[in-house]
Amino acid sequence: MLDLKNLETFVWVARLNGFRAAADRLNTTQPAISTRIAGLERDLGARLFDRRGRQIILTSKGIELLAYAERMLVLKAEIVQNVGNPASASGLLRLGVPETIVHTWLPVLIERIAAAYPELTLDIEVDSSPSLKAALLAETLDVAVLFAPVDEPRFTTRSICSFPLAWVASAKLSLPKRRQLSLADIAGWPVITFRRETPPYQEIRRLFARDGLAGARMFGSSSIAAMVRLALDGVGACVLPPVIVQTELGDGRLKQLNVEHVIPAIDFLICFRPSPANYLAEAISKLAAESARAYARAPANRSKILIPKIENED
Amino acid sequence: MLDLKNLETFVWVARLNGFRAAADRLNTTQPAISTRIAGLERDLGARLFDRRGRQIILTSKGIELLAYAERMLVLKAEIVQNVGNPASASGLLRLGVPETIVHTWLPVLIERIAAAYPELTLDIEVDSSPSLKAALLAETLDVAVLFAPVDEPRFTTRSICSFPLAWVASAKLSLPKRRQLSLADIAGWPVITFRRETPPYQEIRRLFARDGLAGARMFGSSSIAAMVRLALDGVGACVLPPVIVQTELGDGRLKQLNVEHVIPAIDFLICFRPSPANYLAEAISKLAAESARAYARAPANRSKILIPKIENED
DNA sequence: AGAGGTTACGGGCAGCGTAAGGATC
DNA sequence: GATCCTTACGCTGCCCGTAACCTCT
Repeated sequence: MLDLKNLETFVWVARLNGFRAAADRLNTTQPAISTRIAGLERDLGARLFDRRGRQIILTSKGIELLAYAERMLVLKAEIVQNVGNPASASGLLRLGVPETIVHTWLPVLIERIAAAYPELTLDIEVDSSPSLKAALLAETLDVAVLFAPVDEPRFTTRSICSFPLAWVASAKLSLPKRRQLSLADIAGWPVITFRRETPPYQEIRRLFARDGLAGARMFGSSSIAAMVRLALDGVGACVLPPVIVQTELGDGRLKQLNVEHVIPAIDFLICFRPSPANYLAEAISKLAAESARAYARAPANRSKILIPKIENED
Repeated sequence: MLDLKNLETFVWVARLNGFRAAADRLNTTQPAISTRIAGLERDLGARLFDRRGRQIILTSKGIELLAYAERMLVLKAEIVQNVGNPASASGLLRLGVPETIVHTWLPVLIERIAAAYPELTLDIEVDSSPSLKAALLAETLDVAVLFAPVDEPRFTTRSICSFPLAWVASAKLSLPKRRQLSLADIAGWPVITFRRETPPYQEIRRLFARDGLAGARMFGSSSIAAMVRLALDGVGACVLPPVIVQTELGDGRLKQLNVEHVIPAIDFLICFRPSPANYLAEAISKLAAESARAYARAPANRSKILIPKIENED
C-alpha cells in the first residue's frame, strides 16, 4: 500500500540505516517495519533496499523514492501546520534535556505543551549534554536542551535560559567563619558539581589549578539528585544553581557560601533541526524559553518534584 | 487519519461537489466517504465543507487543503510513474467509448491494457459521444473516444483512427441494378445510420436536401447492433464503417452499394485531461491508437464479438 | 553468539457496508 | 417526497505484536 505511513516508515529506515532503529523511532516493532517496506516494494514492483547481512543500502530506486517521500512528508507537515488546528497537532516529539532542567522548569514546559498540544505525545530523554547532542545528530531526538551548541550548520541553536551558580554546603560542614571564603578554605573538602565535561567543572578545576590547589578533590556527578544527597550528607561543597535546592536552603539544611570566585552561570541552549517536517520543534523551543522565564520569575514549589526524585534515584 | 486515501477522497468530493458522487467515483459507499471526511476534519480540527442542505461548499480551510491535497496526489502519481514498475500501476481508469469502437478495436485495446497493466481496473462506459464529453467534463471519465474534440483548452485531443463509411444493404432490398446508384435511387428506402447529432447523419441529410430529396426518411440509431439488424432485415440502406459488418458482407447477407456520393470517413478522437495524476491516460491513448492501427491491418474475427451482441440487445 | 531481517500466526481494531435517521429543497 | 449527508451497528480484513527462524559478522 503506497500510503503516507509506509512512506514515512521508508524515510526513517533510510535515515537511520536500519529496520530496527526505525521501529524504535516509530514506536512499533521491527516486523511491522518489515511488513511496511515489503508492502511498498510489492506495490512499486521494485526492491528499495539491498539487504546485505547486517547492513542495508538503498537501491537506485530507493534513492529516487527517498527524494519523493521526503517531499511528501514535508507536504504533510505543511498541511498540518497551515490547515490543521495547531491544538490538534498529534504525533510524537522527542525531547532531550539534561537533568538540571528536569529539576527546574521541565514540569512547567510539560504542562504548557500538554495545554497547547493535547494530542501530542512527548518522549523525554534525560541524559548528559554530549549524549543528547549525539542523539540529535543521529536523529533520534527532535529537540534537545544542551550546554554547548551543535556545530553543524543545519541545526538551529537558541539561548534559552541561564542559571547562576552558587556554592552551597551543609551546615554540618566545618568551614572558616569568615565573611568571604577563599578557594583554599574550601579545598579541604571535595567540590561536588556537574560531570567532568561540563563548563562549571572545567572552570572550577581551572581556578584551583591557578591558585596552586591542584590536589583538590572534585566529585563530578551526572545526577543532580546525587549532588544534593552528597551535599546534604556533608561530603563537600557543592556548585550548582541555587534555585534547585531552594527548599534545602529555605529550611537550613543547606546554606549558601560566599566564595571569592564566582563561577560563571551555565547557559542552556535549545537545539533542533529546522524543517517543515519538524515544525513543532520551533514551537516547542519557544514554549521552553517561556517556561524558563516563568520559572525564573516564580520558581515553583519544587518539593513535589525534587524530593521524590531523590528518594527514587540511586 | 491524515493519509493519502482520505486526501484523495477529499479531492474527489471537492471536484464532484458531493459525497455521493465521490462514493461512486471511488467505488465505495457514501457513508464510507462521510467517515473519511469526518476523519480528516477531526484530525485537522477544522471543518472542510459547509453542509448546506442539498449542497456542500468548501470552507476556507477546505480551499487551502484542496491545493495541498492535489499537490500530494500529483506527487503520488509521480512516484508511481517514476519509481514504480509501470506494470504494477494499479487503480481504476474510466474509459468512455462510442459503440462503434466496441465493435471494432476495443477488444484489442482491452487485451493490450490487460497485458501492459495487469493490476489496473478498467471501467468502460459505452455511450454517445456527447454524453461521453459531458462525463469527461464532469470528471467522471478519465479518457474518452469521441467524434468531436472537447473545446476546453485543458483537455488534450488526439486523432486516433478514421473509419471510412460505406453504403450497405441487404440483398433482399430491391434496388436498381445499375453500376452506380444515385441518391434518388436510394431515397425510396430509409437511410439507417448513426444518431442525429453525428457528422454522417448530418452529411447525408445535407446531401438529400441539396438534391431536393427532403422527404427521404432517416433512421438514426445510437446502437450499431440495431443498425445492422435493420439492414439485415431489409428495412433500408445503411451507412456505416464496412469493417463492422465484414462477416455479413463476407457471407453475402449484406452487400456494399456503389453510390455516387461518398460519405466522409468518421474520425475518432481520444480526449483526456493531461495531469500527472492522470498520467495513465496518456499511455492508454497511445495503446488505443496502436490498437486501432492493428485492427485496421487485420480486423479480428468479429463474429464472436458482434453476433452475440445482436442476440442480446434490444 | 548476537544482532538484524524474515516468516508464521493469533488477536484487536479500524473501516466498510447495510440500514435507519434527520435535514433541506 | 426526494435527495443527500449522518449515525448506528455488525462484520470483515488488515495490520500489529509475539515468537520462532534464518543469515550474516
